[in-house]
Amino acid sequence: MAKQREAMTSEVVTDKLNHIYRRLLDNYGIQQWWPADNPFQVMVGAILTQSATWLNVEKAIANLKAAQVLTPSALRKLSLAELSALIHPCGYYNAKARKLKAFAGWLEECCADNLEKLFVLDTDCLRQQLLAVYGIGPETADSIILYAAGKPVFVIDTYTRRISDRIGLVPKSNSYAAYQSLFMDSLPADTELFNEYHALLVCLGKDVCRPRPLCRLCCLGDICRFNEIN
DNA sequence: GGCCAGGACACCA
DNA sequence: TGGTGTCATGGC
Repeated sequence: MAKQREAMTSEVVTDKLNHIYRRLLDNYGIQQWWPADNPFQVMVGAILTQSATWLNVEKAIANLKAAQVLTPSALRKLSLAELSALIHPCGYYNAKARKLKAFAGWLEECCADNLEKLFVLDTDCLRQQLLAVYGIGPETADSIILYAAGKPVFVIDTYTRRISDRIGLVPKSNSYAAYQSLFMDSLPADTELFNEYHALLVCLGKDVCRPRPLCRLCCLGDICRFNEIN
């Protein structure tokens, strides 16, 4: 009986997630993320976007490009002060400079800057290695795995949590892993689907899903609890 | 002037 | 294990 209830619950979640995906796709269209020229830029962007708006990250990346230092070896050669100055627009520049240096150093150690070698690792192994690098937490690691390595993991960010709460998808706990299980246990492990789904959730989040007092009506209609309240 | 944005880490109880 | 402070700029 318990198993049956669990299965039904999972089906309901799957239906809900599929329904939401179609609504988001209809409303925002295909996103084709991540906005970057190559996998290394995806990885740098994933670190720089920590608690920052993408607009400011773009400025920092433009500075790195203009200085011709958007490679692992060039980042290693820069001093912390030089790197901090270049990424200044995206905030937390001292902390993020340390993170980028740690990341570039790790790339040399683990794969001699050869990302192809890195990406042949299985997902769990790659994730463990990334999480061991200073400055790379669950979300940044999963962004790298999904958008740079092209492996199917679901990225959980602030918007995903907020939207899950809005539509009544409540995980077993408030942890990153619990939210991730909510999506990964109910959707097929499909890189393209996870890529688009997360990108669309961010679109919706940027569009309407501010902290509750500022929440606005969204395209999810009656699926969204706050729309009912509003 | 205050709030918020595609987190992670260190520290503490 | 979970809560809190810190890191910081730029747009609205």
